[in-house]
Amino acid sequence: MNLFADIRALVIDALGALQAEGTLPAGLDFANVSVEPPRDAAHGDMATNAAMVLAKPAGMPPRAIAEALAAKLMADPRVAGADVAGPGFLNMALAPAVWHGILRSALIGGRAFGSSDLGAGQKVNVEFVSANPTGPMHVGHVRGAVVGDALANLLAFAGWDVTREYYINDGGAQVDVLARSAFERYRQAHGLDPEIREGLYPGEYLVPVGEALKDAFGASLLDQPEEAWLAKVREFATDRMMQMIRDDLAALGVRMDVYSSEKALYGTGQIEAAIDTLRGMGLIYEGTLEPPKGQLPEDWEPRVQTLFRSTAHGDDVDRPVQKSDGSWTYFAPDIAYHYNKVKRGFDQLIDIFGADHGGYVKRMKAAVSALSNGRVPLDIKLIQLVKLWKNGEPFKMSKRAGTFVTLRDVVEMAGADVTRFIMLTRKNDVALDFDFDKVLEQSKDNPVFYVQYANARVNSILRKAREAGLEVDDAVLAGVDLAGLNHPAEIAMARKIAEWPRLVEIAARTNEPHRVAFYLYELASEFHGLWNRGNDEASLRFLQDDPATSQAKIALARATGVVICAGLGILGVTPVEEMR
RNA sequence: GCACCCAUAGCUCAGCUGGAUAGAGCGUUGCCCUCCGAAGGCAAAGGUCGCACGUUCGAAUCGUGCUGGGUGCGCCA
Repeated sequence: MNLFADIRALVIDALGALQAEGTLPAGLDFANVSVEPPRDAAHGDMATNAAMVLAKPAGMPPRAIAEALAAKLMADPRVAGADVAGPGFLNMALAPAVWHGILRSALIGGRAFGSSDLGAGQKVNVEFVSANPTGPMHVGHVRGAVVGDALANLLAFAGWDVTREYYINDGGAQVDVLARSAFERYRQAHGLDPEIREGLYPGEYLVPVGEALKDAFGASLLDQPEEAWLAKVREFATDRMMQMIRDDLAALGVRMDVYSSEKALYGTGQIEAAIDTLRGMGLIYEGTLEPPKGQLPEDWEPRVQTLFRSTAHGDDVDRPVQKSDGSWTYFAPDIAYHYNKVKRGFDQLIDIFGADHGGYVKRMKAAVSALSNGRVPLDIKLIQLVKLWKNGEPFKMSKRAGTFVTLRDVVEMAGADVTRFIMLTRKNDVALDFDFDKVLEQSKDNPVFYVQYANARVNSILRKAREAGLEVDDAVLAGVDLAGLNHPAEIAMARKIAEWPRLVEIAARTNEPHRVAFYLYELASEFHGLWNRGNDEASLRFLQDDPATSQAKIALARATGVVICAGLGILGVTPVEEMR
């Protein structure tokens, strides 16, 4: 249940009644009427802009509309007060029973509280990570993995049918480089000196792959020419890399539903079919691209290529799908892959890319737009860089890879839960500092700790209550009399809890999981504030002498804990019950 | 040259399909606490929301044009 939606429905009903009795003219459009929490709590619990939005079409002064509306709304038992303010806002105060109802919903709903049918079961595909299978995952991949996974959780919570997907770039030249690099390690496993030439992957993670190649193939490949072993070694090494990547993802708590292979698109006619489909739409032609203005590539010369008329779907220039030698560009299999996703029946596609792929967004959207006849929206989230810090300076070293810090390094140093939370403390398109010292600090400065601590305090209350012999199971708490919960600080806590279902819908609509992390921080902040007031005002403590009063206050605390657990669940972070 | 992203308090950042006096944390200043309802609390100061026009009853939010920073720009993915 979403309280804001309920109250909005109430407002719309009241407006309809005003129309029926002739106070308002017929035929008004209520689409822009909104009900929101006021920025300033002094303005009440809910505010609607109805009077201002309707003033012009109704030909009436906003305050007149607002006053008529206020009178109607007051008839509902949920509305305890309705005042016209400012240019025509209608501020409503809600009856305490409304907030008590929210708390019961949270206690009954548990971690499902705030879930929604906004997505209406529509199928959405979230493609993320899609790291090249040439080595272990590094820091650059971590943020994309976390954002993608949390977004998938969020959308599932909001009623979408979600598929998490990884696109394996195993069709290009880089997997040949991997094969050659692994072959050198294979020679090394036989006691020969590896020649890690310029351009090969030097990482030591390939040493065990060389050993495994030796176990699998013995000495049979040693004196063979490259043509004889390349395909075998490539497949072997790629499989090993993908296993490593799956393990890395698992360490971060990420599990994919589908792994799609670029290589598997070749030789199946899928690329040809996708391009032919575009050709049938008149969107493929032979032509020559203009050179980019300004800095001209040194070896530029005009070439005739097979081009996709992406400009017909919003791109700036048309894009090549075939090289001059007739082979496909990297864009062609990507088109085929996205066509594949469209044909699998997804209603919506989401790609999570690194920010350095920003230039790729328009052409990809153009391709999906063309291939789905505009039916399937593609949203592309660009993930900005993560800068690692330790001891006040940039952190660069890696035990395994030599050149880059791996996902494993980060998870081992900070833990998966901390890593995931911190990665969501920034909007996806701004850079993020990840300071190993700060993220592990146990203080208010650390948002992970702060949120976890709030939930730990809730659990501490529950423990103590049980020790005192109180019934505090959720089902029991949901049934207790909450009428005593009427202190402004307690109502404020409930108000924050009531925002959760609305926040979920906003975050899901915008595909922005970071909003959940920020909300949890605010929720925790509200709870710690209430807790601290208990130090001065004994009546605000959660544990009281009177069992019934205690139970009511514990219901409030537990409802907060329920939302924290639900939110952390979306972020993929394990709630802790006790700080140590 | 073009496209995309970013620009909000001294610092790091939020800001709801356009809403009221623009928020949080850190830092600064003042007061309080030394309590396991531990891993601090309360309060204050601090802003031309990069700039300029425009749309609107109303703009940090939308549009146009600029400034500054980042990313990218045909046979690499």
